Amino acid sequence: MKPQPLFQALADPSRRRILKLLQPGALSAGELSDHFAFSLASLSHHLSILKSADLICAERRGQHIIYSLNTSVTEELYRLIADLLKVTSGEPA
Amino acid sequence: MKPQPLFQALADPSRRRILKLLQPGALSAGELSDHFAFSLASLSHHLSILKSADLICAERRGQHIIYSLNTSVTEELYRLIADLLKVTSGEPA
DNA sequence: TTCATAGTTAGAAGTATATCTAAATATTTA
DNA sequence: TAAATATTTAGATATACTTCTAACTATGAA
Repeated sequence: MKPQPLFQALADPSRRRILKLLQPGALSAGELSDHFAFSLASLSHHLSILKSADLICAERRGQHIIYSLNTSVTEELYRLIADLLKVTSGEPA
Repeated sequence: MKPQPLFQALADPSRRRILKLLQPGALSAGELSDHFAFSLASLSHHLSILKSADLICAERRGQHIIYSLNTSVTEELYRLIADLLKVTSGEPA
């Protein structure tokens, strides 16, 4: 997992809101779009950023593409944050 | 703790590197500056962003201002991430 | 095959961010 | 007080990001 795309992806409030919306279950781009004022094209752009950061998965189901949280990345994200903010106090790594 | 300034602050690789550099202990702006190619003014700008996000503390000591990690924010950050990425699966909050 | 629906991609415009140099502020020393 | 050191602030520039509209691709139905 690369830190930069991950932190970058989380830096936008709309993208964090997308993650929240996906918590109860997978949704299509169209369903997600109902919750935002911007265009479907902009949403699609946000989704591609979240996908590149491995925060979500995409799966085509007929005409729709449904998006779901990639929860496996959560653990790794915890570790990243811990590594970033822990105090080493001179102990060896 | 406001999520937006926090995630925004973490989105820049130089700022994350500053956090790493402060892990073994507090450093002055000048000492931090030795580790970066950009100017001291730019470093100062990054420090002010980290400070606004409550990720670091500043304390004047004579001519120097020394910066240290604000580790108390770590716990809150964990919770934020957990809240963001957990799967609710229809359970009540 | 043609039409309709769902979503992505391309290119442009406006805003925000990172960086620079130069000037300003604060503290210590002479 | 004046000079030196440490850091911040101001204003400018270049790059990156978010968003838009329009055009394109893919799937399903007529």
